[in-house]
Amino acid sequence: MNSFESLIAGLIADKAPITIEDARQLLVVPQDSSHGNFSFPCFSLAKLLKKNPKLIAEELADQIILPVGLAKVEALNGYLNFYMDRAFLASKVLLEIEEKKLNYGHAPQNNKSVVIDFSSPNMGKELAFHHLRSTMIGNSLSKIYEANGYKVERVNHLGDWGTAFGKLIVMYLKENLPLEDQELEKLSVKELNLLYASFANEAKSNPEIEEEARKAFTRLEQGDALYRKLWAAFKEATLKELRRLYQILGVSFDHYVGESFFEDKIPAVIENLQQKKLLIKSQDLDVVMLEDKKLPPCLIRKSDGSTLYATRDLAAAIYRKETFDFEKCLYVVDLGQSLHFKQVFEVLKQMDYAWSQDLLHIPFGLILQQNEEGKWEKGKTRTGTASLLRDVIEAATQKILDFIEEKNPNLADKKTVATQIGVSALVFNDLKNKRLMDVKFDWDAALSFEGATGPYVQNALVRLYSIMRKAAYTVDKNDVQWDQIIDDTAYELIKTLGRKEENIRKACEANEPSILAQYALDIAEAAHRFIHHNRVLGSTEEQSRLFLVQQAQTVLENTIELLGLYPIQQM
RNA sequence: GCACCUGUAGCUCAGUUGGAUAGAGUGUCAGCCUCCGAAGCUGAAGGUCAUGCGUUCGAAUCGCAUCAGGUGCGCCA
Repeated sequence: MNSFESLIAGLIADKAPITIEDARQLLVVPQDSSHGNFSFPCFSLAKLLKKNPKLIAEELADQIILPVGLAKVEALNGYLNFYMDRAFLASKVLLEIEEKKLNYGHAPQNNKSVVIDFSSPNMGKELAFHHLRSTMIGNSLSKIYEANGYKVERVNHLGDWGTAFGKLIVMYLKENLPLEDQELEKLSVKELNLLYASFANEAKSNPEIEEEARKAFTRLEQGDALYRKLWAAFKEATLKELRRLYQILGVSFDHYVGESFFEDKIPAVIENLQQKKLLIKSQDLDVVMLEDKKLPPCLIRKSDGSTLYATRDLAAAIYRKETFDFEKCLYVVDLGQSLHFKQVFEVLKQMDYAWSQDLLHIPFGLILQQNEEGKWEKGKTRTGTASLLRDVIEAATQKILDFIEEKNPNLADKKTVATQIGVSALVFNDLKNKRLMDVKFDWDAALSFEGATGPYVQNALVRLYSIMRKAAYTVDKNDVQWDQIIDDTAYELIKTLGRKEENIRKACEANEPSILAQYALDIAEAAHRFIHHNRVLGSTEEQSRLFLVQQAQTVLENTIELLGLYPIQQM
């Protein structure tokens, strides 16, 4: 498709006073497909030639000689519309898919690495529903970057350090819970969640406990043996449940590097800051002033000498650059933390790290749920209105299972399939809109099989698979008659398949999985339409149509995979 | 108060680098299974693109201002 834009730009440049580059810039793909595949607006030429754009378009249409692949050029309302030869396009697109298979539309390896920091939950807490966003946006971006030729380092930057652990330790000891290794191994994240709740409760009547927690963390930082043992047990209990959930979601990481890992790398960072005269005492705190950038100061060290979130992020960024020599480092973290990242990136810049400009915060909006008055609001962990991720997944699975029992009770391995559909529905609901938009979560809409949903996309793939299963053979490309797949629905499907490369590239450039999610919907819709309007098996055009079904299946399957949904074959 | 995000059909959202008559889904209404999965397809109705001014041959898109909703701002992460 790209080569055709250049070709057409060349045709125009040949007959009009405009460079190929400029002509290519002006060339658009019309929204209305009845206006052709490519359209050239003649208005800027009109200004240059001081001539009516309608007239220019008409003259150009007369003069241009069409090369192979183009069927028609037409002047309309000052636009020059180019129509491709349908059979030509069909052969060009489908043969390339047949050759490249699932890698169709991918870019070659580029020997550049990208670090993607995503999911990164806090230890000691259960995953809430909203953690799905970072996890699945990051997961999809990882796959998208790989498809664009990058080496991706998936990093789970666990929140395993900080005052929160002081709170847990204080509460654990206060409640006289067992300290033997055997007992600690049995700890579950559920119990830790309860400790947080009792801490918050206690803090209401006894605010000094907050100070105790801070002291406990300082003691942990200083290496107290008992505190370290408890900390390790808390972390392990959380990781156990975390791994279980990632397994269900189909997510994996290359590195689990918690904040605690950077503990011994922090003194060097602080020394560095001092050397560069960036560290300043302010109200007993060590900070870096950023007022010239109109940012509040970045807090580096608390009054008791212990470290903060930003300090550890500085150390982590430096470590990642040294270890991975990344081209880019993405932080898939909610929008609410954009100030924090601005500060951290700016401090690194002031430390003279030129690569600080390669650090990118990839923000996303909140998950909102509707309250009794119908107002959209954020679930709050503290008040317990936030749903736990495991509960949401379980409820989704059950709902899908009920549906399968009703519609397709003989399906094999129903429970597994229901989980895969349920998870995919939740994930698709998270990815289908632009990252920055808040997700207004509606159970019925998300799990519906109709409309812009995961199941709708999966169902299109299932139908394609079903036809191929029944055909029970693979079409040889030499048996395809291209002019048998040029009706409107086939042509729309082929054009859609041909846009895969462009969509993968755009999704990568914008760090925006929703571009690919919308594309998956386009393919699914075109596929549903095609197989509804064209009988495949038993028709005189069977081989040609089946070849299209094969290639559509390949493209849809890979697109689904890049989003992190399950490409199921039966449902 | 300051900073950031959002505002497009009743609801949830797309809208490419500024291009032609602003598009989907959902809901409402009306149709299509002797036929590869109806978990699907086809049609109708539904719009002051928050508002105003500006730039341009041309603005939902770019600039400025205003309004509305949301989020964040020193010892949490």
